[in-house]
Amino acid sequence: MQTALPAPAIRGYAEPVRRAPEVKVLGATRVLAKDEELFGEGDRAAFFYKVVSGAIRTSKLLSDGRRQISAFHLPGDIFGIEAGDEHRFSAEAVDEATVIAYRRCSLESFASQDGAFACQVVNAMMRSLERAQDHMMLLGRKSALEKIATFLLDLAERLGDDHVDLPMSRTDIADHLGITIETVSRTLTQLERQNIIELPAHRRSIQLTNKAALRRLDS
Amino acid sequence: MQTALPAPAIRGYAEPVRRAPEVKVLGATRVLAKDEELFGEGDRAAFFYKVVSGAIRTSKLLSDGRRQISAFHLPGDIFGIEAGDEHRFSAEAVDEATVIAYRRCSLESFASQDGAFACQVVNAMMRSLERAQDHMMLLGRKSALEKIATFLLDLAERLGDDHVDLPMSRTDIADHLGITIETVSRTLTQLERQNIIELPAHRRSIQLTNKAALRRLDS
DNA sequence: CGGGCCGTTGACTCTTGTCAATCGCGGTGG
DNA sequence: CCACCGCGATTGACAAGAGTCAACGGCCCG
Repeated sequence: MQTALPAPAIRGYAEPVRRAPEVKVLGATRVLAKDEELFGEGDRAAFFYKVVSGAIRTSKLLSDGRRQISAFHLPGDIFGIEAGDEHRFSAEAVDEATVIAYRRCSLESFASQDGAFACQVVNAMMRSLERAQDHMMLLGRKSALEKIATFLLDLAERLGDDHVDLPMSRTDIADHLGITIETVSRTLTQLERQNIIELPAHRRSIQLTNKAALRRLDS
Repeated sequence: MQTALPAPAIRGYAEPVRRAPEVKVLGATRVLAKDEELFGEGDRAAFFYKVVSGAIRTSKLLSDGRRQISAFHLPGDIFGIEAGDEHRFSAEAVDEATVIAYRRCSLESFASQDGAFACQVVNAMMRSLERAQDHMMLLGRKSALEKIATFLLDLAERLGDDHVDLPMSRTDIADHLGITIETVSRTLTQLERQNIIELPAHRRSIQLTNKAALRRLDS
């Protein structure tokens, strides 16, 4: 699906090294169907992952079912690294997706051998942390309108296109932004009425008609 | 606003740590007065830090002044590591505090030499990430009551005492939990009326009388 | 004694959540 | 081919949790 994208250069990840004889084959690719679970909260964290195509959501549940999606991981993103030996959140495919799985122990053993790879992983962690910190600001201090604006701009930037093809449902968006699907829907409609975005008939894509206005809302 | 403490408002860097001969001299200790800034959003990230005593808050501001405190760092915690060369949030002393500053370049250069230290730093980052993820759940999906319950239990655990001596103001708590000071105040009063906590006259400490009840509220 | 700061409380507002009805598309089977 | 069904999204009416604004209280400190 995302095949044609010139591998978001911003992220600067190398393609999985195939030739490079000095580096052993570290990862195995895995294809996931829509909503298929990659790992669950509490599973042994034997692997961590890199997204090749599609999107993965990582989330946590409260006992009564409330859900918080901590992040959507797009091609190039690394996720699922843990300090302990259990995954502390679950990961599912938002839509059909492909990932590369890396044995976790490789990380420790290769850390010294393959400095570049270790560095890449550490960088991925730092990027996750930065995203998490920005997202806390969003969750704790922004209004529904600001949340949606931030979300759309972020997605557009990461996908490198003003015509955002949403891989996720309204429910996913709501659970990521800490609001309800009704509020997501109402806010999008409101933005459409103000001619800031366009919502085509099949609701899974959004055209950002007026990015400047969105940025003004974004705080 | 620096409260007019008679103590020297600005204290420079002290001598490098002398004790702990097994650890190379990596850092310089620094003492901070209440509300003194350790670094600001956008400052060059030349150092990262470890808390020795007291508490440090790291926060971000929105253009209109809304603030989100991403974390309170207590003795032993490491914070301020960045992927880029700028700090992405600011750090201030909640109360009088002591930290050790580590040159950031030490990290890269010592990573190979001093595996143990590098490991400690990576672990600190992972712990930060875990905390951030838990906190996103709190910010996005918990009610004010649940937020306060979670906060009190977490603090009690980290400080290792059911009699929590709050180092921070109501404003700090509010900005950490994504609510207002009025809501913090009302919620604490409510918990007191239900005999779940006790609020002594000087409002900077809280006795957790009924932890079980708190845990039930915590979700 | 007076002022400032922090926290508490009350009255009211408003954003967002809840509940419920409806729409519209896509798939399926008659 | 078309009617039906189911699911996700939208919309409306209403409720409620939290925010806002304002007054007040207590404490520390000059």
